[in-house]
Amino acid sequence: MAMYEALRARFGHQGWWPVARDLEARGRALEICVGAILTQNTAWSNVERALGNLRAAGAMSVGALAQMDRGALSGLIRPAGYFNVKAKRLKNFIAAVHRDWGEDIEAFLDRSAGTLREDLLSINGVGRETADSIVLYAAGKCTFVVDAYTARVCLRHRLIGPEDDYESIKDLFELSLPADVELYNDFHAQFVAVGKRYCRPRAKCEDCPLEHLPHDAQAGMEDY
DNA sequence: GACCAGGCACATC
DNA sequence: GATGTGCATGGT
Repeated sequence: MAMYEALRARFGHQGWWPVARDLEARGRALEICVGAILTQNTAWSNVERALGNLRAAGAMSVGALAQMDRGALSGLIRPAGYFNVKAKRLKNFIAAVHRDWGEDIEAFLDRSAGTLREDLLSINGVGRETADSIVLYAAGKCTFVVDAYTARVCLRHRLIGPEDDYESIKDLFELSLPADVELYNDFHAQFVAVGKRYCRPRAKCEDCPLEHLPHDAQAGMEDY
């Protein structure tokens, strides 16, 4: 918690995707799922262009996406990069939802975090980070999202070692934090904020808000 | 022009 | 099981 508070004090509340129980998010659950897939290894500004194209084309619904052919879809999401693979991944995701839940994305999401996560991970193109992002940000269920920033910041500050994998980093946080959706939501956003500003690949951290933690500017210079 | 961005699946050893 | 590779646009 001390780590979170240090980050929060520096960056303030980040206001990422609202948790699903908030009213505003109800109509945006699908958009959050689509965004989670489109943002794979991609800057968010590019994802926003693609989301804008989908909205403008009236394609931001399970039915429309299920019906659209893959070529048309990849054209719309072109700005997000990897558009051919992401079109396949989106179609896989939509097909999995549509097959069992029809248009009802809320029903698809409204299951236990564990069940939903397993279901998501069985979809080709949805890996652990994407699944966790959907569980946390679209479904509003408690699961800690680990991304490249999280791993890099933790490695630099010796909270993990180079041998730690996704699940062990996730466990580190889930075992030491209260299970709170809003906390997990903002903590992940804080990692992105500090990672972008102070912890870039092959660059030394300076004036880092985590100075109270051990810090090795060289750690992870190659791997993260 | 090089590097980076909120990964993932698949081939190969 | 570990390691390497393809996928691609747009900002700095």
